[in-house]
Amino acid sequence: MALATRERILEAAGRALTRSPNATVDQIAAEARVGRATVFRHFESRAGLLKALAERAIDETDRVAREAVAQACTATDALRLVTRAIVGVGESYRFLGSAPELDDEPEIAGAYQRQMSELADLVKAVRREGFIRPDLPTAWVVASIDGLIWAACRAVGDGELGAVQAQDLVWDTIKKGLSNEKVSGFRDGQ
Amino acid sequence: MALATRERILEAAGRALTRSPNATVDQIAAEARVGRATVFRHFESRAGLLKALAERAIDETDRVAREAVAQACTATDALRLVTRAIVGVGESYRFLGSAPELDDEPEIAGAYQRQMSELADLVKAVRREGFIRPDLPTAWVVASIDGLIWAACRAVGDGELGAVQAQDLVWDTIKKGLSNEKVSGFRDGQ
DNA sequence: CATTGATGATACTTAATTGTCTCATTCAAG
DNA sequence: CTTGAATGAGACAATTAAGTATCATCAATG
Repeated sequence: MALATRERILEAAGRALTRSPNATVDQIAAEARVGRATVFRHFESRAGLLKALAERAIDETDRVAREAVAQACTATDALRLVTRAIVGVGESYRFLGSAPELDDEPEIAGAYQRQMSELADLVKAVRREGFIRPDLPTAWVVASIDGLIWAACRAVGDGELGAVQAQDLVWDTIKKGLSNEKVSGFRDGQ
Repeated sequence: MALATRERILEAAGRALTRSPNATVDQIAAEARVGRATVFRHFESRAGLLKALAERAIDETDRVAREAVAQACTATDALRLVTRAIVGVGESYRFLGSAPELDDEPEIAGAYQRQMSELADLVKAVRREGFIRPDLPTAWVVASIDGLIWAACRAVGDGELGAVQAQDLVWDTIKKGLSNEKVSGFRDGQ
């Protein structure tokens, strides 16, 4: 039962920390229906539990993103599939955005930097394919995609949207925006 | 000097809490170049300081949003001006997104609900003017606008974009998305 | 010059939380 | 039935941060 218990604690920690980022070990243990001592039997410390949870979320994101890239034949399609995939696993790393002390873990902060940098590289490749409007700074493209992904994850977590619908809406909004107006269609080359 | 000191503490608290949401009163006092006791002379408790800071940010947001709505003659223009205005004061309420314990303050949580609900009403009015694509759920329109505003505030705070540029980009992205592709232009009615 | 109000520094108490340890219990395998 | 591993419960120490109280200092003001 050791593995199952560890897993149960991790999932409970995800839920508890998403609700309140400063959740105590007591609260996490209660959420997992487990004694507080058992948490410390499976994790070195509260910080270690947080780190394991973050690594789990980062690994899962990496995995689905790799799979998405592998399936795509163009960078543009890769970006589409990656956004879909990340929104799909959004629940598992939603707590990351509100966990304050994770910035102090160099491995976690570094992995986040790496993921954002990989996203920036992908955006640059998409830009070379001509899909991205040339007048937009790459930093803004990356930031707004990140913002839309977060918005989708939050909406799904709050029950405002279904998961599949939210996955579709992110890419749809990236492509067409929210407005109904015709765009010129013509552009100056990049 | 009482007022100036209080203001200095509030601004320092905003900076310190944006950096690390669990900043202690010690750290806030140090950021404000003030003794820790002075913080407790101006605020009942740490929670009281947080609440005052949040109320300040909420009031400022309300003020600029009201001014924006007053200047606009259509709902669509109001939405454009409101997004600009909120990005403009984004620095003052950026800490809200990461402050965990503020959900426990009913007045703060209620004000946030109210603001989101007002944004939803504005979006519905914009929708009636035909500006919003009819196929998008209102919940997603609200969520994604919120996400884009947050992305802009973060990018400005991190020095990736200038404030004016970020203000422009939010509305631009709402209108046209990020992609270069022509959209059909035609649409089924409201 | 004397007074008053605000401040800085610091010691102190208190409460919450973490992390360790021990002991009894349970449950599954041999 | 026995054994051993995992667990639950709870006692305990150590740490950290909040909040209070006190005293000396400093600057403005009359």
